[in-house]
Amino acid sequence: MEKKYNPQAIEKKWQEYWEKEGHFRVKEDSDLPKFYCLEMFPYPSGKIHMGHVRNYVIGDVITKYKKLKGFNVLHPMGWDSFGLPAENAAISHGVHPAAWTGENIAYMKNQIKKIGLCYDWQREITTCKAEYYKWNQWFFLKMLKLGLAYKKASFVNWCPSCDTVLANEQVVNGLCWRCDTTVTRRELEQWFFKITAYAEELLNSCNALTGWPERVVVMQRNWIGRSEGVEVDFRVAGSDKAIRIFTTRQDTLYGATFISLSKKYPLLDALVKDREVGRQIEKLSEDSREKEGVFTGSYAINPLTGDKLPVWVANFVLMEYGTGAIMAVPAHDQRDFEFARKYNLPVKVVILPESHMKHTETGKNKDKISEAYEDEGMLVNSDRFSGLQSIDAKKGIACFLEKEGLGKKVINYKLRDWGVSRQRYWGTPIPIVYCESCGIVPVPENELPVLLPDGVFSNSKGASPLSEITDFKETRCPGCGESARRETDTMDTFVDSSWYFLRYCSPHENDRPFDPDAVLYWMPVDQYIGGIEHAVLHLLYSRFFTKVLRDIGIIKMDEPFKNLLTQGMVIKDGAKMSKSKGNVIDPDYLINRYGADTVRLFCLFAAPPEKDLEWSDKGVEGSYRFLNRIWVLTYNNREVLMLSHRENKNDSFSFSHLKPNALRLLRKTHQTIKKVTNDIERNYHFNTAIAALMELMNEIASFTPLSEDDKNVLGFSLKQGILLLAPFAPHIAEEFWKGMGGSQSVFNETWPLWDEKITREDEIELVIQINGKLRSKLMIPAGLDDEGIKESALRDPRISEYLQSRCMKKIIVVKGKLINIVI
RNA sequence: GCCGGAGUGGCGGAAUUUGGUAGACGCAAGGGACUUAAAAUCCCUCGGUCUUUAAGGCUGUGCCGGUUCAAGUCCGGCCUCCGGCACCA
Repeated sequence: MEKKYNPQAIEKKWQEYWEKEGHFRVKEDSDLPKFYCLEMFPYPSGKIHMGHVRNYVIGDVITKYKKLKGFNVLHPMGWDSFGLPAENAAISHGVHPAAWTGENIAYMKNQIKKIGLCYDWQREITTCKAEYYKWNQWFFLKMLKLGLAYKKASFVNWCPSCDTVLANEQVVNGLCWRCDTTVTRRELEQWFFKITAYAEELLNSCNALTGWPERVVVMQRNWIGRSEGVEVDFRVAGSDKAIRIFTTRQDTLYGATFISLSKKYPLLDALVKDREVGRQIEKLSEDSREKEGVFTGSYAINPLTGDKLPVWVANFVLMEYGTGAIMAVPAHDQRDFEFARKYNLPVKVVILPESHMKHTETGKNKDKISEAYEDEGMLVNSDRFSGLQSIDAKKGIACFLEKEGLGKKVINYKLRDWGVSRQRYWGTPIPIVYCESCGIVPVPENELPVLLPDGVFSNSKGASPLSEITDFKETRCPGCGESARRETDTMDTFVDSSWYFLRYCSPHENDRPFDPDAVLYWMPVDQYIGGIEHAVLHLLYSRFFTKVLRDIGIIKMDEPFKNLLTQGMVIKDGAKMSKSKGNVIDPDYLINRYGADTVRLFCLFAAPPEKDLEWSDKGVEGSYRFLNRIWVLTYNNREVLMLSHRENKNDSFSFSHLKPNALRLLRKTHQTIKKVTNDIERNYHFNTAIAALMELMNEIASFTPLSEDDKNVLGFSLKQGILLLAPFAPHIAEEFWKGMGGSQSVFNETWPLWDEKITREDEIELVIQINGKLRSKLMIPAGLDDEGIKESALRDPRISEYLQSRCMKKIIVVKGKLINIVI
């Protein structure tokens, strides 16, 4: 062991050692409890950044800890390697996306290894390889067969910068999730996955996600957006047609004063007689927040009142939700109210708030209101339902409508089907052929994979690059053998990441996506770690895929991720680290300067994992100082440590006759084992675990051994400290471990256990309060009974001074902690 | 607007599980030791304020109330910040 801590010298050595020994290579072993630890795999964009480092270090600590605890731990890594940046780099630099991606992977893999992360690299996955994306195609065909993949023309989100369609989940505040370009609408024929078929289950099983952060579950629930209501038919006056509306507020049905339709409402042609009106409707902008509308000229009949209501087109009514038609109740819906005021339409109050009930006579409602009353209340002007509370009226009116055949109860979801077609090159080809006579024909399974053609791809805007590759596009129909044309769109890359965690279980299967037995053994993922940005996107798609694959019959679980940890961002100078802000810290630079252990330690110590981490160069130096202190401490005590290890002086030595300071160190050691273990087990609060380790090291440093017993305790404490440090700073721990004579890796050891007996203090500091205020402290034996505590407290000179000439009302004793004297 | 989460020293953060010494651990700052000097290292101080010889007193966890012997922690009412959704009928 060198005298000076030189991370560069030791880190490389142990990284090679771990890799050579295959330390973190795993296979299924039914004798061992399994643990599947997974970090969201990266897109190989070029270099890793601090966000990656933080993410992977958190997973690495958990992995190493679980291994020391005796688990068979699967910890794989791979590359989410299809996607736009590769294609854009290819266009601007003239390199092939595959080459660009391959170089990045090689570079990033090397960077990752320098952090000292323990992955089973034999399970590495690269999604842009045919051996992987073949199974995307296979799943697509399975879903097609089940009606879960289908093609339809619709208005879709279009990113003009990325030149492709986006799913709803990929539009963030109207901007593209990847490049922040304003998303436009286009009408296109696209492939969809019918995620809405699973809306109910995805929502209900949110309750089973007990290991997920509450806010992520809430975001998923909101995204799915269930609402209960009724659909009601409003007959069009003078016609046999009807307008079907959806409402969740059937209790306000008597207050409907007009009907609003989406400008895309299919029946519109029949309702609009005047051509000029049609032109005005055409001009309505759905993007405008300003409410605008046009009267169609038609009327519809309220089935409950028989009233004739004017039918309008309103720019805020969405065709995509409900039926594309609503009943407008201006008195009880603010949007309808604004619309009614603008176009001078009638307002009819049918709900009164609780507070009004006492002093407002029913029937005498004020139509001159300044805003809609949207809460529930008591019905008025509602015929037989007047006087009911909203909650009862909702039930009553829904039942009445159903009984009379005027409407039915309906559940609606905000969730839309997942559009998976992308008009780009660098993705999985959709395995479909279009034939003049046979129509849409799936590529037969035995012809998979449909290979992404190599080499040629272009930069033409608006069309799929694959459509320009004749060799690819022109093919034979698998059905009739006549010439046909391939689908030239590729799949959304989120398809790739929706099942990669299954592939890791048996990544080399050629004839099936994965081995069901391996999946049965490893799944679900016990700990998944990644950024909050996927709270809906990737996590929702993966849950959907899991349920579909279950229904196909190839897996048996309902949910893929048992526990989820969403780590916070890495912040510098108040903003997320990014190239554009110029506040990035290069992990390579830090590792070269301080070593990986320092970088790891700082990432873990500066904040609990779920919170944002404020970067501090000085803080990194603090972590480096700590490791140096440990180094010096261990070096100075190397002989004691080696002796302790050789003679295997574990916790078996007698401690009953130890001197007070040695006993104190021994106690501190057991307390630290307990604290570190609990901090990891409870909620991965590594920051406080490391703080406890620092305390232990400070205590060891201030301990001077005088006797053999003292040396035994010192050796024991140091050895336990090294074991506790191992998951956080693996290189230095391995160096110490081997340096003191360990025959095998520190990671083949077992995590230390604490002895509860020893953690307990035999003397405690009694806090003495008077009227709840701290007045004195006193050392007393831990086992002292209430009477004894009272006696000692009252004997305390400071206390007796306080108590002079005052009478005590009450004394409260909290055993082992404090006494409060009320005077 | 709706739904989450959070407000604690100069800073990152402890203590909230189970009401019981607020500020662990670290960073920064100030002082000192060592050194020709500097770096490194080590030691001391470190919420505010009053008194100061000592010890201590008062005050302090976003704000206002409440419960309690005792509240950062529980209850009621606000304020601010962050995140998500947002014309979803």
